[in-house]
Amino acid sequence: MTQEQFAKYSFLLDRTARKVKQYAQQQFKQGNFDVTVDQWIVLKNLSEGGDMSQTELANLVFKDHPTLTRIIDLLVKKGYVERLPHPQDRRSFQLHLTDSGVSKVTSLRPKILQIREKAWENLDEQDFEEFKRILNTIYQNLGGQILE
Amino acid sequence: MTQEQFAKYSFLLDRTARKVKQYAQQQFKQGNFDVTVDQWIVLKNLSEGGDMSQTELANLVFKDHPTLTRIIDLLVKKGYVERLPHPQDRRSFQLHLTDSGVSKVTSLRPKILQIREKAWENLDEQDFEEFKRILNTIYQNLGGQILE
DNA sequence: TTCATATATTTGTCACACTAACTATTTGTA
DNA sequence: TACAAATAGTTAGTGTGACAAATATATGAA
Repeated sequence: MTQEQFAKYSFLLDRTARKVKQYAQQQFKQGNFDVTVDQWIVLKNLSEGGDMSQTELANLVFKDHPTLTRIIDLLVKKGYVERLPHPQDRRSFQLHLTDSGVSKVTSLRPKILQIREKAWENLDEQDFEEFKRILNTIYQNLGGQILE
Repeated sequence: MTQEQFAKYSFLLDRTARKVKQYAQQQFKQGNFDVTVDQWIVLKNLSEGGDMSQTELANLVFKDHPTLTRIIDLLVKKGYVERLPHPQDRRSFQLHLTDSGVSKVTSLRPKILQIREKAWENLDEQDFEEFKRILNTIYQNLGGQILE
């Protein structure tokens, strides 16, 4: 394995990740989902995890704080999320899905699961396991903490 | 394999790709390379492919035209690249590495190859093959054309 | 030749990633 | 208690990614 190969794999990884995101975003747009892929990830995690602070959410979705701040801003503007004051800590917010946010998640979830499926055609269970293991190894090699 | 799993893999892929880029960018910064990761990719391809138009380069690096225009703008500003008029086609440019660009590529190449290596520790030849195959399968599933 | 169409590049807009610096508040320790 | 250090979140700046529309030039068919 030459060093040149490593650069190629890095390139392939980047190219594929961009493609997956771009494909999903196109489908989102075509379906008039009114949210971006990243906004969806935030909504979904809020829906599953219940009210939480921005820091907790940032750790869940692996986005940095400035990025999350802006995504939340957009979701607040769209009326899907609200920032409630934290009862004990005045520096912090409790992020809360509005009724509109809840129904948005409910209506989009099945459509988005279907979109996500497309990328994984022609691959089998064992491929997924390998893929997960390799991705997590890379992540750890670069100092990341993997989950579970 | 549930639909939920597909969403998780999409997430892992995105997270890992971001990590790889972020890690490289940090090292670039620490070494005062004076270019970003994407600027490097452009310089490297120009160095290996010789003078070419922006369209040709865009296809090589899988970036869209507006993105490439802006990256080139920055590289021109830094003095590593120049836009020479195309002899036959006045719509087009020949992108050309300046002397400064050539020596930049020469000096950075070994350092960057070393940085790229880090992500791939604890993986073997077979892992790389699997990884490449899976990434290319995903890319094709979403309508992309793979090379070779 | 002329005009519709295609191509090369740029510009504008919105969203996201990362860094650094900043405000406000809380916590730990002397 | 007082004050330094840590934490929650925001703002600003730069770079990149996707998409649409605009400009300039080239090409092909009538």
